[in-house]
Amino acid sequence: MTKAFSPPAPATAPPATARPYHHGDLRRALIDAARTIIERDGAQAISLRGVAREAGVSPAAPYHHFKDKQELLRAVGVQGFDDLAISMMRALEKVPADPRARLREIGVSYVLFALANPAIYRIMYDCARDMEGLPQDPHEKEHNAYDLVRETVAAAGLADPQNPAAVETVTIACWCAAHGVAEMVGFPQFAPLRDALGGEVPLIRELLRHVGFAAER
Amino acid sequence: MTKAFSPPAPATAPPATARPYHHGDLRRALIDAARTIIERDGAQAISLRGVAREAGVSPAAPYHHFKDKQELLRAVGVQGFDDLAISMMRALEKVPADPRARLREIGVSYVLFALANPAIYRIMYDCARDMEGLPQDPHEKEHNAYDLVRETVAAAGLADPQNPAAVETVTIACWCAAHGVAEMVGFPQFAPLRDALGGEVPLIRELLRHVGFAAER
DNA sequence: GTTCAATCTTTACAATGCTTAGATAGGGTG
DNA sequence: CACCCTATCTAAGCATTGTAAAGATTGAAC
Repeated sequence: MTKAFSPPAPATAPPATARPYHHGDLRRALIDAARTIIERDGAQAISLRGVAREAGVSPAAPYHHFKDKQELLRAVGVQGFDDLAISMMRALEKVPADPRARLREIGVSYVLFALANPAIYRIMYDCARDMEGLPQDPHEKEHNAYDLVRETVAAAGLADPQNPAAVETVTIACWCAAHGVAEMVGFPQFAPLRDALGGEVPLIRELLRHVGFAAER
Repeated sequence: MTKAFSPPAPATAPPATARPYHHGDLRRALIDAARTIIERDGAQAISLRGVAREAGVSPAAPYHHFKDKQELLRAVGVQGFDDLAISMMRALEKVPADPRARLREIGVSYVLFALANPAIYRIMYDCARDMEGLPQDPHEKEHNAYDLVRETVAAAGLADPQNPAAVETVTIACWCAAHGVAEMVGFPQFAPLRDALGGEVPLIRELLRHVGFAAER
């Protein structure tokens, strides 16, 4: 039959890992296809067959790269946490050295990421819940979002750096607060308040402030 | 054919509303069956056919009470918000009059509800996101969780009661904070911290405190 | 008792997750 | 170069799902 699928189609990023045999890093292509579908049609609309279709391969092809639909989603989630960390680091580049200001900016960029990719953000947490730890792959990645927050918390003096448990507590609290704002700030019910405050970012800052996120300004 | 399904089986609560024709409030029975399955097998394991099976009716029967699978889940979510409000009110009964203490207790009971019914809590928000407002049915229910929080916030003096926008902001901030803690406190990663603090409730109190939830103690 | 509308069942269809068996094609070994 | 081996992909199929008719049942109103 006519093998009518387009050639490798270098996806979004050039495959850093060694590229496999026939298709050319189908694994990456499947993850990208999944993200495309999720962002376009919502998280519920995802199906393994649909992903395969989007990638131009047969319905059973994904099973050579992922044990499960679950495992595909997990890969999408890991990728999401990666992008989140990158997004946070990028936001920090434009911010002064004051640790509290940096922490505040981390919070804003965190929420903005969730607002820009709501379906993927949801999947990130759907799979984080089933995992043993926050996703720190063996892929010893430089950019670990959780570590970034913890270090900033310590630097901001929100907890005694000598007391690891205290740092941990404040870090977790910050994460919880940001998560709560991130998931809810997109609710249509908050539109009036958002307009009253003058836009998305002011609303986020105001909520984070109330929520104890590096409150002192 | 042998009609081998058990008779009405009064569900959990005796049907307060007028009971319909054949089965005896199948609508309620379906919602209860859905909750049973969700709590037993997880939120992903739910299927309309499975719910029908659990309720002892044919696979197509639910379509006479719900347009959609989505609409069944929405009903489960509304029921969940109802139970949440009741749970919060019940928790308030044992608490002194100090508004700040009451607000703190609201937060704890909120998080405990989410911890006790994680799958249903998830569904509550999955459907709340698609709704126009927080679920205040025409069923003018006395117990509205959102109003309860807002009134307590105003009473606690966390915002100028004369300034509705300020009260709204603080209420929303509290809700976001509690939501963040509620969704994350069950993460297995937090087990060490929970043990260090001496249990679930102390961990919740500590996190809520850091997260600006009626902070002054 | 007849009629009516709400309720439930039967049957059916397309789509999905996943399994099994077979085709294809790189890459190493002789 | 021929050979085989293994990873990758396809084809075909099964059980289950969501949902849509169309037909049966039954309580109630006249």
